Amino acid sequence: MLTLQRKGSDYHHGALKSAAILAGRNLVEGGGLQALGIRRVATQIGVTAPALYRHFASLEELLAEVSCYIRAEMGEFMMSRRNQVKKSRDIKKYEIDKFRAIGDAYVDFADKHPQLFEVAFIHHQNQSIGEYNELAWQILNESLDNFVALGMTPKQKRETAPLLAWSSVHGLATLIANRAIAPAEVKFFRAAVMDGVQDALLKK
Amino acid sequence: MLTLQRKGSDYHHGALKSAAILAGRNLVEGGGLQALGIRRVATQIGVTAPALYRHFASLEELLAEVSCYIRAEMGEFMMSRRNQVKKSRDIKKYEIDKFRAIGDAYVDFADKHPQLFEVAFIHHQNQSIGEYNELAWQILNESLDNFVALGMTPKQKRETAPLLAWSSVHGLATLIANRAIAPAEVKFFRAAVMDGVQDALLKK
DNA sequence: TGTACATCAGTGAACGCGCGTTCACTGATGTAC
DNA sequence: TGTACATCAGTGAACGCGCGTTCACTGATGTAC
Repeated sequence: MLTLQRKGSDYHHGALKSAAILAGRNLVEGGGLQALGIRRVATQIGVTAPALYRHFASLEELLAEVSCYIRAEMGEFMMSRRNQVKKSRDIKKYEIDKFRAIGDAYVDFADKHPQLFEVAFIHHQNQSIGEYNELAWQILNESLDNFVALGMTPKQKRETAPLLAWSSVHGLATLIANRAIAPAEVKFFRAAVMDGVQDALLKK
Repeated sequence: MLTLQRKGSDYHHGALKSAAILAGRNLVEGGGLQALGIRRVATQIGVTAPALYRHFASLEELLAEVSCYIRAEMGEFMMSRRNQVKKSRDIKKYEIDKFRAIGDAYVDFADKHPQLFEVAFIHHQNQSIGEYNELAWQILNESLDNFVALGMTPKQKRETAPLLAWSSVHGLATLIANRAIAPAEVKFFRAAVMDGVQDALLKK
């Protein structure tokens, strides 16, 4: 692989910070939380370690930024998947398809990038998911608003619905990311959970 | 705190291995995965580090044993909680109470020992949950068998039911362990998920 | 029951490693005149 | 437009640390006669 070796000076007043966060993300993708380090990131972007201290107070702060970056990436992935759903004449079907697309994207992300998924959810410091994973939370709630508006989900479920949905899909995604499901069973497992959630939200 | 400082020789042909696993568990409880180490465990049980290599090939192997120990602990906690449920004249109510006790125990464990919970679920190496977390899986399935036997859960749901239940409760537990839910909302969140799961299993 | 001996679970010293972080510095950048 | 200068983002060397693991060893344990 060809690596473009930039001189450190290239970063003068440049994009070192965002380059560092991206490099951190890539290290995590390859080797998990363990692989993230000040020195490793510095090496990766062709800079000496102390240079990073101009932009991050500590390793912990770098980690927080990397984690945040991954959450944004995940949210955008979910949005893009939802936006690819084909419109249907049946508007209820369309809403369900979009809801499923969101959930599937969440699980796919965890499956394809288990290490990113893991790091995305550390260090909440007691922020609720809504604040912490803003984009994904918002996308889910748009779906649920539409369900209620179309009379597909009873109003009295509106408050609990996102909690059940999030827990179920998050649990599924976590188990898949941890390889806690034998490969042959994954498909069935996913269908069981997604169908179950959908039923629970729509019924009665 | 009074620490009983044993001489290393006390362990000759003794219980060093189980003492090490227990010490490992306690280190994890206090400081998470990071806190687990050959040297730290050795110090904790009053032995030099190389002594541990008589019992574990590597740090990784120690971790695997600690993780397994925690899973057993968790399963036993669930069982004991279930067994404390008061018998009711209404046998269906009794079964539901036991099912809730299991789920609540799972979540309580994650809430009270977030670091243990985290370590319990690493390194699956593609074993399915059933094999990996044998005891807990078995307990859940006993409940579901009873539901079906009493006609509370339709037979055709028997296969998917544990998957949905496990995902939902595992997701809830994970979020709580990660402090991803604001403290004030935890109670409502838990009720929403547990009620939702119960409904999903029993309905229709 | 007492002694000689084999076993092997421990010790203590040492290894090389990579880490986060600090410090005084240098030299590129952007600005004021 | 050209020069002098302040700023500050980088460098390079060094720090102390704790880690997993190895090695030759020692001395307690349990066994055979």
